Amino acid sequence: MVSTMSETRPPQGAQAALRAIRLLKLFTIERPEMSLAQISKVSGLNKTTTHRLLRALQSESLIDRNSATSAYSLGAGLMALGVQALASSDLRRRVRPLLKTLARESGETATLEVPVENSMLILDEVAGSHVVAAAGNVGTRWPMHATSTGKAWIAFEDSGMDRIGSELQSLTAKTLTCRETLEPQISDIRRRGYAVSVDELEDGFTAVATVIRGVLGDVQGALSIGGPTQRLSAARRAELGTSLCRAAARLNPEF
Amino acid sequence: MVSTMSETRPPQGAQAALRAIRLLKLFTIERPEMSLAQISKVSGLNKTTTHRLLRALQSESLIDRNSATSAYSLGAGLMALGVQALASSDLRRRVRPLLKTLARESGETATLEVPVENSMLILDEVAGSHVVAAAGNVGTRWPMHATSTGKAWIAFEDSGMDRIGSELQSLTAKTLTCRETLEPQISDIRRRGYAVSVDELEDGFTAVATVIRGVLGDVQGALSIGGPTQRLSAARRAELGTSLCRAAARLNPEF
DNA sequence: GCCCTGCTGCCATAATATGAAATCAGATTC
DNA sequence: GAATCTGATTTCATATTATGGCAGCAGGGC
Repeated sequence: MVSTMSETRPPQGAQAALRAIRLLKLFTIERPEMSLAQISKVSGLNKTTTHRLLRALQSESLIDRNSATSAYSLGAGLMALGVQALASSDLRRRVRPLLKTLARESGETATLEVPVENSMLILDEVAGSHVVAAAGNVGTRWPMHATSTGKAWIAFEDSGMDRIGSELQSLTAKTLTCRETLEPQISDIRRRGYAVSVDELEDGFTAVATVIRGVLGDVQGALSIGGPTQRLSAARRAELGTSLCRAAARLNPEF
Repeated sequence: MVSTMSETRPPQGAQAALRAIRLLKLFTIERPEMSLAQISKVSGLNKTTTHRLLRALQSESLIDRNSATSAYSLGAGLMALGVQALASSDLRRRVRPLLKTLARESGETATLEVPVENSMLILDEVAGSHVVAAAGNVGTRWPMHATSTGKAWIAFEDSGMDRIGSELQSLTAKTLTCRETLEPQISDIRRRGYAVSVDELEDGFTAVATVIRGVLGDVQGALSIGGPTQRLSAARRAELGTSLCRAAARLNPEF
């Protein structure tokens, strides 16, 4: 199994750039605005340095400032870049028709996800036909160990296990919280070809997922079908799992 | 009139960070993938430097690489940041109900836009009830001089005129292509309170816009209502213009 | 009035980023 | 199959660039 993807060793000689990016990543939903002192403290950087970097980011409009409080927040430039990134994703374009088919045939919501750090990011989504169906989650991220797509990724990508830390955050009563419980599932997933997550991410939500590969056999992302746990019985999950695997195989007509 | 907003002088001592950001901005819809040599050439940076910065960006997953061609493209991390930025926008949250009202009452599409460099970025959008109505353009940008929101911004923000370059790109036959044609319109807009763009951005598309202000009187963004030129006669445009102004005023109950 | 907190500017220091050149890998041609 | 080319990656000496201590400043609270 080839593994051309990611494998990003920590680089050298670009400290300033890295620090700037890390500053951006400090902002969360819970903490959308921060003062200079706060950012400096959280990031561990000297206040002067922080200020200089923020200034640079602001000049490129990746950072915005509240005109009243002078607090820092993420800027409009980031939204532009984000949309640009979405629009230029080759993977997204290629997989979109497949998502539509999956959503139509199953009636449930289908997603395309890719790994970002230790979480899975929803790159694209097609809502199912059922009334109770999520939508509008493109761009959001969920912990790898609690999602079906994440587990599929871990199972099929060599470096998978390294991605997740040793501390697994618990999101529901069913969430797998230690690597030891996860390990045996991994072999199951490899054998079956698809992963399952029942009430592990959110109570009442179940999903099935498999990975998709590039022409070199490298893992490029994951496909999922998800919906209310009530509708997705064990039998139904198996059914969806095989149709996911067939769909994924269809992406590479070669073999 | 206060002008606390933006005013971003070019900073110093953060060259590397700036360069990294500029690299990200090189990617466009027309050119979503580039080789190292290409990026180096376009950016004017030394190949080694470019490579180092790209590596750093990749390690933070803001840059992705095609596993087959090894070409660079924008990464998933950017999507996450973009969505984060959208979600944490205070302005967006505050204005959203207003957009809904505007869209419902007019039947046309209403948008909230903010300036990014010399263009206007769609921060939020509520589609109109008519069949022919655009949607899903959040995050896209249009040249300032060709949009109603852009012209409103230029008219009401002190530094407005400085934003646009001297070369105004022509998008349709009606686009204003030189500053001299724009200037007289500015005074009109200031007097009336709203700006209009008829077939200037795209043939058959007309929009009306005004600015919204923070508690300090600083310009924070622009509201627009837009639709097919056929539906938006001169009389209708005036009507929409005044309702936009009333809506904008309602945001600041103080005065 | 005063003090206190948090942002911004300055500047000597040294750590960091830089780019020329060399190496390496992979295609393409002969 | 060897030779050549193109383009990516690594190395390394250099000086440019980022760093953070300190001081100055503005605004808000006491």
